[in-house]
Amino acid sequence: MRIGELAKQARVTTRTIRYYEELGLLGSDQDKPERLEGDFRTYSETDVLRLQKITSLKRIGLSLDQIGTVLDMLVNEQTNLQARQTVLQMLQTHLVETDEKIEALQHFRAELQENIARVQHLINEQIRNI
Amino acid sequence: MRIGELAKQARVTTRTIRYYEELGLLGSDQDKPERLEGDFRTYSETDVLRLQKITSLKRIGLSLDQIGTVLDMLVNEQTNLQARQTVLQMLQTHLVETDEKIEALQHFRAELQENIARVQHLINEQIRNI
DNA sequence: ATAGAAGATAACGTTAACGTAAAGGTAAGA
DNA sequence: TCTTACCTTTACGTTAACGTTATCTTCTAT
Repeated sequence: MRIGELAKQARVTTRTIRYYEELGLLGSDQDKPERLEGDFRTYSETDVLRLQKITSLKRIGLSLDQIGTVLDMLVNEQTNLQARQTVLQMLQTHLVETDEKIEALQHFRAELQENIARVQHLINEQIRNI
Repeated sequence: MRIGELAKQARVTTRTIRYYEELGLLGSDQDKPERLEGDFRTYSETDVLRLQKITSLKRIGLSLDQIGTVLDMLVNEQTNLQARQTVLQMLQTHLVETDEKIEALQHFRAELQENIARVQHLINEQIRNI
């Protein structure tokens, strides 16, 4: 499969894929040729999976830099505990921050809804008085 | 109070404050002079509160642009229902996205922890066999 | 043989939210 | 009066994550 099809499947642009490659997140990791046909990039199913992993990690809110760290760990089965725990630490920090955000948002939403209800009430009163 | 003190209280830099002013989020909204002393910006307690509102909305993850919209609505008591509901809509969308993020993160964290537990288990076995 | 679709590289452009440096004005204390 | 701390405006710099040309190949279909 070539870059266009991969892009379609992952709902990203080809530019994005080339950019990820440039960052070392995707394809041509070390020395793989994977340019079988006439200079065209070639991708396999594992590449599709890897790209999906990247986009889902992005959706969570991780930077491409952090994603690189996480992916390295997932691929290197023999990564030491130290490294794994560092990554876990990073994710837990991110989770805590997300938790905090959600709490603040819920608080704020409640405030706003009160606000709206109040205005709506006022309007109703006004109509009744006509 | 001058810009330096406001910055300290809000834990931001003076540059940030001037930038917010430039965007119309803070101070010199319309025609207020508020340059009483020798060309120095002057701030009151309400400015402190407004800046705190801005930073807390930022922490939630809103862009400065969105924050502007929200603040306009909070200040203009007479804003119409239409506008308020638009803002509420925006915040609800943001909340849903945040909810999704948190769910994905929790899923991923669980995966990672299993991963770590497995490796740790393997290591323990290995030690036992010596 | 040629037109068109898809790819390749190279490089400049873009947005957000400030950082940073330059060059100078002001106020308060020793 | 001089230093020092704080302030002013102006303007160029920075990071992330791509977007957008531009120019050149390659492959497929007619």
